[in-house]
Amino acid sequence: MTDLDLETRLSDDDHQALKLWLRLLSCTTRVEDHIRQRLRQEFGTTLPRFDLLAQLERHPDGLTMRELSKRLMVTGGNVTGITDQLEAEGLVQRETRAEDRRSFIVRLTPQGRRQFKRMAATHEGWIVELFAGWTPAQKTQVHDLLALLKTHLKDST
Amino acid sequence: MTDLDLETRLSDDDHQALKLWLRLLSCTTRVEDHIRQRLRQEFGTTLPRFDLLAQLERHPDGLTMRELSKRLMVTGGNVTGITDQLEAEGLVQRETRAEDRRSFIVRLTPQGRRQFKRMAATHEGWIVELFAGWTPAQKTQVHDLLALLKTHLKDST
DNA sequence: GCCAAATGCTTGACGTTTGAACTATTGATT
DNA sequence: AATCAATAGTTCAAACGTCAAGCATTTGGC
Repeated sequence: MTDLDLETRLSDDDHQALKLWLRLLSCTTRVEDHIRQRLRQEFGTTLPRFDLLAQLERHPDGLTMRELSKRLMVTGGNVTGITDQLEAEGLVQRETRAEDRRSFIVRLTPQGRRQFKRMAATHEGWIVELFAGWTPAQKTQVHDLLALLKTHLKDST
Repeated sequence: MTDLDLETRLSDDDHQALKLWLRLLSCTTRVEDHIRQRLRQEFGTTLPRFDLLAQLERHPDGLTMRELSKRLMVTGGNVTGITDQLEAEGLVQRETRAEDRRSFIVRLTPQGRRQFKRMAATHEGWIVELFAGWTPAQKTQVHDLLALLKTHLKDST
């Protein structure tokens, strides 16, 4: 037997959707592991931290914890923890707001921005390389098909 | 703003591979969350437990811990923990083997098999529904493209 | 046969993520 | 104005996951 992961769960029945899902899951998991490992080796950081910084880079005016939580698709408690770490490392800072004293704005510090930019280019290189076997047309096609799945999910939730 | 997750990290540049990866990741994460939540609500169980049972269902003669670990793509220590739980719940049992006394075979109990079958049908229904917007040809196509990605990953590791 | 290396599993320390309970603040209704 | 519901964030226990160390057993030279 050559292929030993989750995907082999099924016999070769006609469960097409289920097979597709299992392959989607196993591929994504593998790519994630790959990236997680390289982030750790080359930059001594983790994927959740990288993702949080990436969100802030995208939003120079900062984001509230709630917005971060939605964008990162993780729980609020989790965002609290990651932000605590990044703040302790001086990459990020919380700023209180007069208009709503329950929340604050999380923003990149100059150091955080510098450090993220250094990592982002390398990171993109890894990804480009992983999908090197696909033609641009294939990439676009899967990208669009996944959009369909995404809206379908949004509706049913 | 309508779309608030990881995928919005980028501006609309030509970073095609990165955009594809972020969409892949956000879709997979959402589907996983969706399933995790429903497993908990409707069956009071978790995804890792479900996955382990699924492997055993696929292999009526049982699997060793090592085989489970490879198939589930998690460490041995983790499999020990999940198996302990499932064994305590009576869904699974460890059987010693004469030919190699270091290892044992983990097998579904009749109760475990009953309970898994009850969940599996419902679970497949969720998946089929999620991909309902895709034609069979599209499913096959993406399935095959992902195979390419998978081999590419295997080589580079 | 014997000993070193490899294998199968468990354990324990540690970090992450979730889900639920909690505090504080804001908003809406009356 | 008073109150009740909704919202923002934190905290905490439990589940998951990794990793490295350890024990028992098997395997493969010699």
